[in-house]
Amino acid sequence: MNKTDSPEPEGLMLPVPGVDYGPLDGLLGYALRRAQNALYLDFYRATAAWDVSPQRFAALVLIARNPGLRQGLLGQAMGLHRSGALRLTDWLTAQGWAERRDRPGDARAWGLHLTPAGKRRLTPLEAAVAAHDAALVTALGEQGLTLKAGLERLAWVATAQSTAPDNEPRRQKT
Amino acid sequence: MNKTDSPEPEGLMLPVPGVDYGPLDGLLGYALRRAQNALYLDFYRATAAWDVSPQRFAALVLIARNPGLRQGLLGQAMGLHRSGALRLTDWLTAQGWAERRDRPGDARAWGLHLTPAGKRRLTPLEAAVAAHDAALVTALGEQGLTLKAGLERLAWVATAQSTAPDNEPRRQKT
DNA sequence: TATTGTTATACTCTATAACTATA
DNA sequence: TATAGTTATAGAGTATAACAATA
Repeated sequence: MNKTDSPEPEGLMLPVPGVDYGPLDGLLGYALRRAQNALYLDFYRATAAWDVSPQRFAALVLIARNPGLRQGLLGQAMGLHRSGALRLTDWLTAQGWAERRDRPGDARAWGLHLTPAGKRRLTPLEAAVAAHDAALVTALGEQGLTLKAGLERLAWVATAQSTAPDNEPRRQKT
Repeated sequence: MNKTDSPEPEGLMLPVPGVDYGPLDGLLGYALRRAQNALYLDFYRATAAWDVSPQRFAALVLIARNPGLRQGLLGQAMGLHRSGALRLTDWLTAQGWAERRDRPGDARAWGLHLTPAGKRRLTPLEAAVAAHDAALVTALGEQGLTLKAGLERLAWVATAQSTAPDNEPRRQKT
């Protein structure tokens, strides 16, 4: 049951004329899903030349800004299981974006680094993503300024509800 | 050696201390992804008794409000391919939520309907989802009022960008 | 004993393509 | 020809469980 992401490649979620959406139209969660769906498709359009999903883009940025990052820590930052971080890293290395290097001090762990080619390719990709994002914020005008703050707060609030003591069987803290 | 229990809550996209997120923290799209991740997990917590994903919940509402809905139209409303709508419908019927009935006027298509049991179960499920959503909006206070409007606008704007001809930026009414 | 990463496996979601029946 | 639904298959994405090497 642990599906934390919305399904990634999707078609457009347009409101269909003549269909009654009932309570869905009133739900914050449904509005969020619609927005994410549209943004996802737009991200793909804006970065088609690189063939990198939003998740993989995030991984590349994290490795670039944290050279030597452990595989497991990368997964933790992205909400992935260890095995998921492995698959993700496998893909990044197979595509020549990143590489595993030995990590001084702990022979169990890898240190992740971008390859020279990965660094070169990431620069224009980051610029394309930033431009794509900025275009949306610009189109939103004043709303754009408050929307991001609202989303960050929403993430915090939803997490707080999920992890409140009464809501879920408590897990041990490590 | 191996632990049968995982002590860490997995799936949460929490900011990891000591990790530099670089430009990700500044992106509207990344804030959206974090919020959606948190909301998804919270939805599961709030509706655990029904074992229905957000997508399946949306399908149930659409069928309830549009009795006799065609399978393909359901998929269109949800951004799914026909084959995806088929799998979704298969699940709903297998679980006893919905059923396919012959559709008068077109022998090719099914009309989808909730079963009596499905109707009975949907009522409290809708209430639980509404309560879950309302709790979030309440916790957000004033921001909650504007956030939903901002998300709806964002979905519109991103869709417009995606479907704009060529790379020409789409003019947008503010 | 706990961790880091790996291997193997399975399940979900989604897509494409070819097919049948009907329009 | 076009549409509605189905079947078969493939590919991400993520999960669990068992394992080896290391701490």
